[in-house]
Amino acid sequence: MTDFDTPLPESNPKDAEYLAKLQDYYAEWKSIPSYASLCEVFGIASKSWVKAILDRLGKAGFIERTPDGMWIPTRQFFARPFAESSVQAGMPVSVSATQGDYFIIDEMLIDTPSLTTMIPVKGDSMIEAGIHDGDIAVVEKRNLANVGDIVVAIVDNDFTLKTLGKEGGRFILRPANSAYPVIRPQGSLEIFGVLVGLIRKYRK
Amino acid sequence: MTDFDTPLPESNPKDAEYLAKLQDYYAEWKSIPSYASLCEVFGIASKSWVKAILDRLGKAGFIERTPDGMWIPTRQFFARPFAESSVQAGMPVSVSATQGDYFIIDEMLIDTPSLTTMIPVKGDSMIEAGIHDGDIAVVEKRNLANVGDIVVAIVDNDFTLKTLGKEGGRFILRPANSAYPVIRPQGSLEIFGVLVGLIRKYRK
DNA sequence: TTGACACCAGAACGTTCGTTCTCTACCATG
DNA sequence: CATGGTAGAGAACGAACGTTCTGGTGTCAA
Repeated sequence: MTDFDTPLPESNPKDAEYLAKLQDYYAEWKSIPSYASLCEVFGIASKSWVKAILDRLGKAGFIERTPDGMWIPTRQFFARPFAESSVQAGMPVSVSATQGDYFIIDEMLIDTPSLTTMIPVKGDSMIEAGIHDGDIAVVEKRNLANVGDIVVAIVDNDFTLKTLGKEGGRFILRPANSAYPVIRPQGSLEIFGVLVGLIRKYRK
Repeated sequence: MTDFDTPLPESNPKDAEYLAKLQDYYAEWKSIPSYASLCEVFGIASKSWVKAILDRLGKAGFIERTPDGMWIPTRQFFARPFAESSVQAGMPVSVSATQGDYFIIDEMLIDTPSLTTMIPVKGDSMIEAGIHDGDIAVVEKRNLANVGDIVVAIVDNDFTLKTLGKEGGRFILRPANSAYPVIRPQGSLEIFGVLVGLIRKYRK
């Protein structure tokens, strides 16, 4: 049983070539076209063979299908020969440019684009959490959070970034800087969103 | 760079909502489905109206077509709203469009894709610079750096992230953690690249 | 010499797709 | 009360699509 025996190595030698052509096409158009167009891309004339190729690439884990039956690339599709952190004495500055990097950061930080906002960080009240003035907070908008989350709350009509805590049954906002006081809101606490990522850009 | 200022305001007010739904769908499936499926995504029942919406989004520059007629996203599709610290008392979770700035994370951090590498940070030797274990360093590969830059150097066949300093005419690597020693390389110092950005992802 | 198999072409077929057209309900505005 | 624009529903249709089947090479080993 268990016939997932050959995940990475493609079963057919020419499949590597077809995969390369598909990757090139995808880099240009960011989509996998119809079987008919793939005939041109692959340089073959029969749709049935295109289907066989895609089925194999799917089985090998490079592409998968949406519920609609459309082919989409997997993470493995974008993997490239990657020099790990060994020696690398010769400084291979050029190497492969190619595709794939484009969405990676985005995809890593953002689950739900429509709920995600960037907010620049002002001040140093969270500096002990490694959040500096000028950093950019990636915030997912929602009004519920767990104790211990870093949240964006609305205090005095302004955004403030603090750790959500609880004290005697009431929510409090804890800075990560001993020079700042704990905020104990009277009344309800209005939470704008939860910190899901952080971005910092160093001047060039 | 990136001066696409005008085409943001969509012609129809509800288009912002449809765009958000499309962005969320794309974040999950990395493709734009058929009109029939978009009916479900958008919550409407007529394909003709879906087409009208996509035509408007295409005219506004968020999506475009391949030679095969497939819809694919443009760069603008991935732009994120950048919330300035205004008021926003009423928690308008859905609106998201129109006001504020937009930017694209990848473009902000990466100038030269072919020279840019991501390296996960290990250890806490730079913690006083707000660089934590598990953060991801965005590194631009080059072998020249200025004093004061945070650089990735190759020491003992391993990457290390430190601030570049100078001491008596020789380069040194300064950690940002008083518990770690300054590194004074004998011979030449091999610099892999310069830190240009930092990314942190908080667990959900 | 004969299978067996990988590789591919080509056609058939039922389904789905995108497009276009007509129609409706609902505001507004005047 | 007419008008016009918006926001959609729904049907119709030909073209395109994915799938399956059959058939035809070439190669290699038995």
